[in-house]
Amino acid sequence: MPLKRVFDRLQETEHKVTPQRLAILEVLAENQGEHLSAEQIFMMVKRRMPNIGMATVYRTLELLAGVGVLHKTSFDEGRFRYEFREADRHRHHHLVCLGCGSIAEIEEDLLYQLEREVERKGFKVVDHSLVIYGKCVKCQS
Amino acid sequence: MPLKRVFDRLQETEHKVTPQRLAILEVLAENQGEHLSAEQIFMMVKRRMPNIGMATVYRTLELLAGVGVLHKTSFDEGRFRYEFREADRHRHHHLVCLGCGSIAEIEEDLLYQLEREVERKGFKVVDHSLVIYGKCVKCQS
DNA sequence: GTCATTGCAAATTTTTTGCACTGCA
DNA sequence: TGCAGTGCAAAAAATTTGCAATGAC
Repeated sequence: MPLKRVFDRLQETEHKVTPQRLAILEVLAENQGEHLSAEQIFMMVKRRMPNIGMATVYRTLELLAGVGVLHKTSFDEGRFRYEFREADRHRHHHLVCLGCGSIAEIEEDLLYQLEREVERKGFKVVDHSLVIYGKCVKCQS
Repeated sequence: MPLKRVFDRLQETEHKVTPQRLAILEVLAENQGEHLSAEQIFMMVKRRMPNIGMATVYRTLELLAGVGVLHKTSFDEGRFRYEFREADRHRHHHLVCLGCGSIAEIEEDLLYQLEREVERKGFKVVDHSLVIYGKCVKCQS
């Protein structure tokens, strides 16, 4: 999602684009595909804005997730990771390597059939999260 | 997984079946399909064994997950939930209701195609976790 | 006796909250 | 001036760890 669209979304929901929010969004934008944790985001933002507080980072991430700009996902490590949400589609899937902990993405969806099945049973699907655990190419030696 | 098989698994891995571990396993067995959190398990075990400590519960759950008896899953609520692992197959999928928080299970797998695709790219699949978020039948009014 | 396991309390880690303060509309 | 937003410090929630005591073989 381009930052411009994020600003619009914040306006729509009556929130301001403050320097702190902007800095956090920039860090996220510069690290697309990195699946950063709040702690990582905090440290990176702190470099360009040394006075920012951890609470602001958490509040901002919560806000951005709340208005649909970010995804907040747990990869079963006891902490959340954040990334931009695709505008219209469901979130993509993740490959988590049990060896090195790397997180890759896959774009294939292929869950239509399964979701059709679920909806047929009366569950209204909003989103999904698929995490595949295994060994990445490097860790298979 | 029948408890008998769990005991075998503990023996194989050189761990004892202590009264505490047994009590925790019983609670889990009596609440199949409930996706209990550590806190919930602790409270239920405490009823039949008032002296048990929270740390023992956490250590036991960690142990059982480590030897493959339990699944430790995050449903993005900031805490883990535990359930028995199916013997051979991957874990089943979950439907989390964004209205009431209920967690249902679905047995369909239907991820073979996607996993084949992933493996074709060199990632060795060990397990997966699919959580579908939406509205359950009750919460759609 | 040995050694895995336990209970307790303290510590850690992650996230949230209270509150006074700031700064733009 | 009003009020959303912020920084800081304290609190809360979830989990882990240190350590002395226990108890099964």
